[in-house]
Amino acid sequence: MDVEDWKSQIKRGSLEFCILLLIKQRPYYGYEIISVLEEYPIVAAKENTIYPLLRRLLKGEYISSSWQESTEGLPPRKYYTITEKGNDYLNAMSLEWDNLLTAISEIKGALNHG
Amino acid sequence: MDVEDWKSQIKRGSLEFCILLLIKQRPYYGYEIISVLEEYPIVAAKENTIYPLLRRLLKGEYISSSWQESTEGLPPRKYYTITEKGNDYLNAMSLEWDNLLTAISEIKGALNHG
DNA sequence: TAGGGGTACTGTGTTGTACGATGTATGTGT
DNA sequence: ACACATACATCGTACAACACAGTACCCCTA
Repeated sequence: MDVEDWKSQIKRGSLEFCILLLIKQRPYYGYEIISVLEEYPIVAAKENTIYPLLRRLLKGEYISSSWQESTEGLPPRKYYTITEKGNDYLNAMSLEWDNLLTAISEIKGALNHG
Repeated sequence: MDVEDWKSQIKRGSLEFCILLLIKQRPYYGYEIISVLEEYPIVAAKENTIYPLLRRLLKGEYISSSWQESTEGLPPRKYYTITEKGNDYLNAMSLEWDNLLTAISEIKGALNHG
């Protein structure tokens, strides 16, 4: 039970949130998502985490996917797009996220306010 | 897989963070912690979640405990105090928490910056 | 005497996610 | 031949939150 363990606990939920935040902006393919998240160690995750997560989101119809050929002999890519249901879900998550930030900041200040 | 599920995922790690943030300020007893967290639905949790969590923190020596008599015939209370190790742990968590907030805010703005 | 609230704790089992390990395929570079 | 990057995938495990259900004790009130 050290900080590394805690970091992997924190990713629970945060990862899903980050991925939907990304895909909301434009279609991303799996490997690309992994690369983007790699820039932020706190939410970095490998294939064995991201692909199952994407499959879960697909299954829940929060995102949809479509294959697209790559130029220059690269393997084809599976692009993910957010659905309307996914957008609703993301909005609900954003609200709860704000609640969490509020809770933490009030808890931090508990001494001063009673 | 709805927002309720996501909320319980988000609690992983956040709960531990909140409890250490609380206890850092002054000693709290278990029932008191549960009551305080109840005010924030996003981090609210019942006995069967909080007590095992406190036991984990005790076992890892992030907190220590001591019994104290209550006035007016109330049952004695077990007060939890943060240890030095717990403080170090909490500081490390705070850093990672900031990293998470930064990551999310940058991911939200990915369209505008590249 | 029955019920409710404060206070601490235990046990069993389910669920869901991160993650370690591993596999499959293609193309490029050495 | 071998490593490395791109790209997607599966299997199994560990662990925290949590549902549900208890034990035990003391006080106060209806």
